[in-house]
Amino acid sequence: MRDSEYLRSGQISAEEKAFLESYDPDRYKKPSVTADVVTLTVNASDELCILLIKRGGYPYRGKWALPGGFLMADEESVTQAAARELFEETGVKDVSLRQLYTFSDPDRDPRMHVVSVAYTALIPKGTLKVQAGDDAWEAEIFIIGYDVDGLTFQTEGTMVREADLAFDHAKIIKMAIKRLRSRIKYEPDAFWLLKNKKEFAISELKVIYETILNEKLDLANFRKAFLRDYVDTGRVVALNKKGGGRRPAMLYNMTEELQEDMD
Amino acid sequence: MRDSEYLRSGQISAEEKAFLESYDPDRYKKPSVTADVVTLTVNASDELCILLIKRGGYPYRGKWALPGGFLMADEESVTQAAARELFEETGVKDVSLRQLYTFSDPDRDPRMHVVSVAYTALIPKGTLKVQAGDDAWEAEIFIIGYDVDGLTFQTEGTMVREADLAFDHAKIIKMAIKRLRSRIKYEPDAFWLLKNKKEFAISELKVIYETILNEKLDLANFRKAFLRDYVDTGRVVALNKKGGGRRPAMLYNMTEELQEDMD
DNA sequence: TCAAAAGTGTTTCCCATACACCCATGC
DNA sequence: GCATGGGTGTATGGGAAACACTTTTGA
Repeated sequence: MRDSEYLRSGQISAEEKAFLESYDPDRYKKPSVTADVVTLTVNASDELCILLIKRGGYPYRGKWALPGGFLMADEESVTQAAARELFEETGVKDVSLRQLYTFSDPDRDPRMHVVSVAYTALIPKGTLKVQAGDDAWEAEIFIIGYDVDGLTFQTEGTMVREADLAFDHAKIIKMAIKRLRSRIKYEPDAFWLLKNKKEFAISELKVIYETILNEKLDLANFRKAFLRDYVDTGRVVALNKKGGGRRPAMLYNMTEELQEDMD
Repeated sequence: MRDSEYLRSGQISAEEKAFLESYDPDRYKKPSVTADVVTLTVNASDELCILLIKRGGYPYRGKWALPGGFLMADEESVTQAAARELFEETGVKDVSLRQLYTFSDPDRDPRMHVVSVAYTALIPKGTLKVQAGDDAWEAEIFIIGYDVDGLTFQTEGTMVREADLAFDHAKIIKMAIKRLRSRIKYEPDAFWLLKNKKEFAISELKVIYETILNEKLDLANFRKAFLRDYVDTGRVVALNKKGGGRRPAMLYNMTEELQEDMD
């Protein structure tokens, strides 16, 4: 019998207890459930990047796809499954993992009916390292670009187009980018991309925004919005400290409060 | 063997075909997948209402819950399952059905691990009728209210509090209302609530907004926003026609374009 | 002393809000 | 004619965008 708060509550009758003990979880045919992760980051050259996996087995063998895998029933939530898969394939922990959408077209996987819960992960700039690939998969970080046919994914020597991706993963990636772009206008998602830094300058944050939005921003106005939305609200604090460079910039720190708002 | 575009494409090798034919969909233990629907509408007295089902069987027998049910594997997407369940329990078709969030805590159902994809349905004002209940369930339309403990649900003679609902359904309902409130500020969701009307006056739409937002709006400013966002953009057209009442109001019509934007 | 990046100040314009006021109709 | 809701006009304030200008440093 399963262990749960409901069962331990002691509010249930003998009749209900008997029902739950004799319940057959397999009375209906079930679809499979997977977690797929759109893993986004920014590289040292300030380009938006994504982690893709080259599939070692069928179906779509040899095609690039989103990292992900099957949910282990009774043991984890889909969010935990996404975190587990991401850790196994990148070694990254303590990462932003936000649910994007659930895809459930019966034909999206040729093996069987697979319901896929997609997540967006935001990895701090420069921290994403790829694990050595084994037989089952090979991972690579791709720079996201655009051409007439839609998205492109580039890494040294290799160019992949969105039409080449496995399953409906191109659709998922496009939705993730679109959602992230609209979210950073009013949510602190972008801070995840420099969460590894003890302190940061306004211009570093601005570059993150420019990379995500794919457009140049006015520094003066960006600063005003930053001060108003984060410093004046106490979610970021100014340090009495400056960095290097031409004219050293004031450095800032995220507070506990901001970390909570980011989850 | 499954039928899908991928298989029919003719791009697959004999080896891959053999793999797919011998693939065992049950090699991993699977969770169940359900679609739950937060069915919202506005009644004749302009109150925000929700459809709830009284559970006839265990678990949570006798408790009120969201309508919903198990996904039929290999046959339908979760969205189709949500539409099917809603139709079976209310007879309503042609309804707004928007995916809300996927809940997957392993303990949220005492029977087994159930992954639930929640949807929000918006039913045109005054069209929601409840089907006669059988042994398995009994449906009722509740007026949504608020008190110190959170949401309340009222119908003739009955008052249900959010803490009394089955499963984690109170959490789902709160998320649905929150999301709807933020969405109607920039999306045409509210038009679903008078989609049954051939023509409508601005004040009718305003009442829908006030009901959803639970606050009074300024008619003059509401009109300006309506004209700018919908009439000037050609998504709603003014008819040369007026309704009844004190001073008959100009009537408007939704266009095909708006219907598309609403999906 | 000059270039580059940090940081400040100002001007302009748009648009949301508030609210005063006029209009059409039923009773 | 007067109450009721429909509809128009206008004044105001806040904030976003554009951009000119100053400051601080390294070379």
